[in-house]
Amino acid sequence: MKIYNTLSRTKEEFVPVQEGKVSMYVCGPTVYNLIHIGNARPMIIFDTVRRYMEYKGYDVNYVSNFTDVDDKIIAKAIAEGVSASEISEKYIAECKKDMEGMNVKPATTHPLATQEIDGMIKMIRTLIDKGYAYVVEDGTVYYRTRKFTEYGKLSKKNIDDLEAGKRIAVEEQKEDALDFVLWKPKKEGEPYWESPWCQGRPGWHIECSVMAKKYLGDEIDIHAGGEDLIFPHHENEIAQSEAANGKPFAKYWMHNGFLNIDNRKMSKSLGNFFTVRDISEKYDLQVLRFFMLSAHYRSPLNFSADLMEASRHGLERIVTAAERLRELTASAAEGQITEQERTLLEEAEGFVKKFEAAMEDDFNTADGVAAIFELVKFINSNGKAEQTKAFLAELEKRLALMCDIMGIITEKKERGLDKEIEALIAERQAARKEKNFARADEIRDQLLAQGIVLEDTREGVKWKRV
RNA sequence: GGCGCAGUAGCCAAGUGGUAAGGCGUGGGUCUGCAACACCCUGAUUCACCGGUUCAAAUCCGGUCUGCGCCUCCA
Repeated sequence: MKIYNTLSRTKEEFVPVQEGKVSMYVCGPTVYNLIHIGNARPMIIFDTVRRYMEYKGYDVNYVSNFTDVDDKIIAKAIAEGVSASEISEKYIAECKKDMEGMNVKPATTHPLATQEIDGMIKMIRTLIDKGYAYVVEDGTVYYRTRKFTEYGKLSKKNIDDLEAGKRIAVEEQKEDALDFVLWKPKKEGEPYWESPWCQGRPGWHIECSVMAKKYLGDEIDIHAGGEDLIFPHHENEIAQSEAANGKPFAKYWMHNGFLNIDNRKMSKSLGNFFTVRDISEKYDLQVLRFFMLSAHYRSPLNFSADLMEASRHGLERIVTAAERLRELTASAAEGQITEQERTLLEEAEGFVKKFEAAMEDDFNTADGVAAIFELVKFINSNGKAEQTKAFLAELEKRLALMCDIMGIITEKKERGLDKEIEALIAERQAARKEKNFARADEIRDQLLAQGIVLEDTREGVKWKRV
């Protein structure tokens, strides 16, 4: 399995720190609002990475935090006249709902920054003791960036170029413009914690270093997030963790590309964003997931209504094939797989191999989806009612395997219809038999108005909700 | 200014040296009472442009153009 490592800017063979285990840390959202579809991309991508790792037999420890203390949360709390924790708790719950809709598995642990303050104080103290951090008069603790000689190794930034840039705010009390905050004093009305330096709260970067250490250890396999986090967030995490722990922090750094809207960056500050909740009003969130997997995770991905429509149709094709195959299997005859079926299965296995090869190559989900479509076409052409249950079940198994890794659910949520509708469908069948097509079409239209689509297939009448 | 990414059919998108996957859409056909589903056929003599290396280039090298991102909170 090859993973593109931002640290080396090349694809590297994946070798875990501990055989058979994978420790993975994915930077999670700051919870001051509903998550937007840009937040959804890393969630979906790295959930898929996790699923593939698990499929390969790795024991995956997947940690993804919620940043629940931050300027924006505090600002929102003040604006709404509630506590910061009320804001963060509310949006954590909403985020989890969205994740469920996108079929993103809950992390092994979802730590909260506010629950890890002790660990942060401890790590900051270690950094001070080792000379990597210093305290100034008002109690702010800064990281002494120039002391960490490898600073810039992830983002490939030259420390002097950074210094020369005019974009770093000059703060008189810093020793150097590049130094960043580890701990800062509270302002009036803000939540705060006691610390050896002042009543205050942690800087943003220290959280992740501490949570990764606590739940995954000093040296982790994969650290992931959006590409915008490379600098400064992940660069600073490396500086903190490696200075404090005296060990390399993450072996592999994975970064997803941005999601754009109409070819423009989507961001909270620009305000041109859709929340996942907005999308869920129009689409099953499975469609959003499928859309995200249609391109390579490191490429920028443009979002538009047309592309969502195309994704909806493509996904439907897969679900329809899976549904039909399930029905065929259920009603098929028992018996030994025939010679001819065995040959077909070998061919089907080829698509699984293609799928695996795609995933092995830095999680090429676009190629993986292509393999699914090829199997779908194969199933639609070769899965027939007269075949054995065993054969059909084998096909089903292969399709399910790929869909599960992609996190695509092919089972309909709603089973069964109420009696009235069933009666109408029966009446329509009777009408068709009598060639009373006017009545048959009338019933079909009536049901369509209720959101139920009828299809007369070779295997009988099928229905689905739109 | 520094660092980096991208340009492949109407749209989306794989493909990093051996002669262009897959999906959506379009048009035609089969099936069907019709519709839908499904299946078959339909698509780039060509991969932004110019030059170079090579027996061979979408893939490597140099240059040009265009779009975008990071360097500041951001997934």
